[in-house]
Amino acid sequence: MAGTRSSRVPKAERAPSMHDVATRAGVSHQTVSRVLNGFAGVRPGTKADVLEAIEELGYRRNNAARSLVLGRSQAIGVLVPNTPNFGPTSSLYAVERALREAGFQPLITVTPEDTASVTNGLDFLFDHAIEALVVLAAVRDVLDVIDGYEIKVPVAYLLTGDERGPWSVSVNQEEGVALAIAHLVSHGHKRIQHVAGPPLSTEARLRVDAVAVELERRGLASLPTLYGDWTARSGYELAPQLDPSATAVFCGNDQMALGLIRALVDAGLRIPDDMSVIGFDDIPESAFILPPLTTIRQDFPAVGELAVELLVAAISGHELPDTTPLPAELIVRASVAAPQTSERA
Amino acid sequence: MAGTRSSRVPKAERAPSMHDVATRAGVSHQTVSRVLNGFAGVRPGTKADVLEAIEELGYRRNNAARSLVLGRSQAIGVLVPNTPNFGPTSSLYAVERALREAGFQPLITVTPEDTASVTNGLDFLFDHAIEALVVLAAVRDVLDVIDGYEIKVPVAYLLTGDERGPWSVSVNQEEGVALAIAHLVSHGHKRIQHVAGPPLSTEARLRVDAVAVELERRGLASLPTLYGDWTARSGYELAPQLDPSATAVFCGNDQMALGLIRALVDAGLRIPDDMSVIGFDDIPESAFILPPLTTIRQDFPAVGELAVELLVAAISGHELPDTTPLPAELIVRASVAAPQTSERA
DNA sequence: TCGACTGATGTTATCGTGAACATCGGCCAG
DNA sequence: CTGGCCGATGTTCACGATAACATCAGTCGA
Repeated sequence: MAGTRSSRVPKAERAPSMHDVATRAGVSHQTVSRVLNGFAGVRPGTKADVLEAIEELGYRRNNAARSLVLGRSQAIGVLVPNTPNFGPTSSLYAVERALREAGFQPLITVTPEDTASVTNGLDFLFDHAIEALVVLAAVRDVLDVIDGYEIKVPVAYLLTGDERGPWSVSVNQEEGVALAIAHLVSHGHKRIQHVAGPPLSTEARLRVDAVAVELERRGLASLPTLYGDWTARSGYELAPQLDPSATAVFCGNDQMALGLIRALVDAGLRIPDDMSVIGFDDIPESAFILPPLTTIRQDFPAVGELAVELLVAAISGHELPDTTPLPAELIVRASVAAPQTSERA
Repeated sequence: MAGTRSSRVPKAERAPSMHDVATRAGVSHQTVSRVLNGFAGVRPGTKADVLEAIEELGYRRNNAARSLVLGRSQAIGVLVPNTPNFGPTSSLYAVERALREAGFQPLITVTPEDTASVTNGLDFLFDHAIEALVVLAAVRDVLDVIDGYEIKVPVAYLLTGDERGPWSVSVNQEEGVALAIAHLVSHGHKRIQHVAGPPLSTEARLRVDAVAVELERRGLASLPTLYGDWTARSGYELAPQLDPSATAVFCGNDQMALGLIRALVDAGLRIPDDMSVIGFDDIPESAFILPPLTTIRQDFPAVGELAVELLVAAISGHELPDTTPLPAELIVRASVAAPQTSERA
């Protein structure tokens, strides 16, 4: 019996298998399997023997073999843009942990947003037979590549607005924008300009649209939207293009607000006295910049957790959870004040 | 022939296997395998047939089966602390991409830094038979947990100083600190205080030690080190404890510098006129805060890539690359100036 | 008292791939 | 002309796990 196996030269130091455990415990490998999978109908004594053998041998179940026979990879792909920003990263980390806790294997793939890289990333994921896919903060181009695949598994779209119906998991962008505009208006601002994220970003677009809606609803002037790329640098560089009549700026994220403020201060303006600025996201640094930034908070971890809940339900055929967009929250700090009475012409 | 397989009820829609491809191409599954693995000795015509069949069926090789028969998982674990900070995240993303490009499967595991969570994370990774492990920005406690495992695969320690010898991959902390201190000293500072990261962080400790060395080497006073937790908030909260005689502060990272500056400005000081501040890391926002932060840049992606190079070499038995710490770089901006001649007592 | 049932366990087939070995036809050297 | 070799391809086995089925010893009710 032992001969079959031990007669061959042990390559390196093969990890112990179920057979090894079984032999050691004096049972069959099937009994070991039963113990491992918590099946009923194993005598307590036997079970103890098996567990002891497992412990002694330092046995770990071979996931490749398990996946093969089950026909399930238990892997779930996560596609992440290659920009280490606070928001997506926070959601990503939440997704990873939730997935692992739900018994899945997160396969995280970070890609630049060009077609070739995204294709590579997706191919990698599908090569590993993922059972579901999480797409994080995807721009239009990435969505297009994804739509080009014939995907047979459920896909959750995170932080990309609600255009994917129940498969979208996001914070309510309209609500966030409404909160921001209402806050500015309540301080008496009438000429509000929007510094948006890149046009390719679906969430940036959503905010742009929502700003237009809110402004129009209140009969306020609509100043030209400025487009940045989410970075502080772009906010800084956009500052000179601000409309001279604007008394307040609503920035698509906190980083751009940061850069914008820096440029404004350099130009001799005081914030918020000469110009009010409001951000979006509430990154941890926002409370500590000068002036402390009033902003709209998004609960990124919650978005990640809800997405996992959604996919796990989809995979196991349970009823899908409610994925109406999560609430946004206004965080009032010190970057918004009433406009100067003597407005600049 | 076809009967064997197709006589059973197809559960859902089984993915095509090599046999399916082989049947379609009129060859044996082994020939398909040979084509897939680029073995020589397949007639061009046959090869074309196989490739066509693969294309038509949308065949993807089953990684579980492959891993099983090869006895290799091709997976490499990455252990990441649950804090979405710029530095570690940048390295993480670089590691992921480099690993994937090298043909491995990155298994990223994000964990809080308590023992139970780290143990869970490591168990998860070892359950998946990782062939190597990347440990990112680990604190002492995490290193202790890792050391408690009997690990049979190579482990690279990233951003955790050079205490792990050739398995450490980091930026040269001593050099970075020396650069910072030299810069302050060149502006005439003699009373320099250090606001460090948490004592549990090996890199924070390294910087603390290096500051002491640099100060002593120059015969300068050593003011009490203040310990934060890398967050802007902690920098803010530590400000009141600054030594009244200090004319410059060297912060363990940029976020703490940011918070500290905010507190100092609130207290009526001007930066850099009344107090010089220098940071560490050079996060993207640092150029745009007020004042623009002078800091020490670390090349985080480079660290990640070198780590992957190291592990791939270790796995394939090649000569290990040189892992002497990477150079740090001084980025001069506007947060350092000469101390006031009328020093505060 | 005996057969049916049940609980505990063993035996065998299977998943999809790659490695080792087998086959087979043609070519070349003796 | 023929035997050996080589190139191209097929066949069989193994990897380690789970599922389905088989076995076997008690037990219980008629």
